[in-house]
Amino acid sequence: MSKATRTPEGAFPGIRHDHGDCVAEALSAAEALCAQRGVRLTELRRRVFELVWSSHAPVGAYDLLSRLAREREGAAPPTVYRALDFLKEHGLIHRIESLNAFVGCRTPGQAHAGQFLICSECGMAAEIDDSRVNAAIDRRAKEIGFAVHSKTIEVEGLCPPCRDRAGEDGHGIG
Amino acid sequence: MSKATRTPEGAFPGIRHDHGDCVAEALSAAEALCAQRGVRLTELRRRVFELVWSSHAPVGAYDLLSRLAREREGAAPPTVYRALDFLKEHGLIHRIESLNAFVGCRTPGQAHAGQFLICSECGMAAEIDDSRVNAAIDRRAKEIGFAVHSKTIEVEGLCPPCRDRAGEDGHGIG
DNA sequence: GAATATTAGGTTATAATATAACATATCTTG
DNA sequence: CAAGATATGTTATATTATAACCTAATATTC
Repeated sequence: MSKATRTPEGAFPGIRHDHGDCVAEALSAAEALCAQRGVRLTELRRRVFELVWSSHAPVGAYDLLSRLAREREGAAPPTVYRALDFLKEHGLIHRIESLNAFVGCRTPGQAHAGQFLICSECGMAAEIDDSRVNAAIDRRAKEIGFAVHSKTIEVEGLCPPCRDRAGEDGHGIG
Repeated sequence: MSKATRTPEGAFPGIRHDHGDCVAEALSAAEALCAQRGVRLTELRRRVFELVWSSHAPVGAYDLLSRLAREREGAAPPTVYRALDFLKEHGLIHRIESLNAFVGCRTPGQAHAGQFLICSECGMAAEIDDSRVNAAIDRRAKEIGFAVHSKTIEVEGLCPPCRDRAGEDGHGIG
């Protein structure tokens, strides 16, 4: 199994996965990307990136701000939003439109749309990048004559563990 | 070609289409649906629905509010949001997450996700409902074991006329 | 048809998200 | 180091959305 493409089973990292590895991997990828592009992953941007990566659940800008404010006196909304803008611009994070929240990108540097499965129970988001989905949209757009710039694909539902848990509940006394 | 599924060419109604027909059709479909479900399409809800349908471009809640306020003294945010909630709940309108705006639904009453092509130039949105796109997402979700509840699919780009216009610009002096 | 419950809407306040505008600091480059 | 470019600090405000509580209209039951 290649390292580049994770298995579908890995879409939602288990509750016991070593998240430190996720963060470390993301950070080093981000550093490499910024170095390559000649842009600066400043301390602030790096810190905001780490905070976004603090879990696989998308996190709101003001959540980030309140955490940032603990360590950085005078942090204000623009502090966070500017860092987020930078990270987004360079494909290091994605914005989840349906949640007004941000999540780390699993495949930074690649041109990609960002397709997400988002669990409404536990909040976890899994980034998928399904070529069939992309192809189906592109095909349809082409039929219509629409020139695609970017795609927002956010699927809400239950991740495997939460789905199973919900199923158990349904089996009870009722 | 059946009447139920419009042609791809009709996805973006031309600038010269009879929009009164769109609104009239939408209204009568909404009335039928509400009657069938035994819910009330009150004067306020009906009016908000008409305002949402005032064009094929998604419209923000506060835009709706300012228009509503012209004819309804004391209209406030909840006035609009409650009507929008009702309309959304019954599948009469869709929320465009990437724009924080609302647009009339082309196929009310049917269970459907709502897939949109949105022109960043003119603002028009075309609702598509591509079964391949749906199938591709469902397939992928199934592989992962994710239980899909709802999908947000919003594709940003240029509608045919705006794409052509942009192309012309590109041919100039440069 | 009066009593009651339910649903819809009015009204005020405030929460949550995001950006504008301008000042200061830091980094880069000649 | 000087000059320009980039990044951040700071204050204010815009935009989007909801909470909470009250009144009015409609539906239901007796």
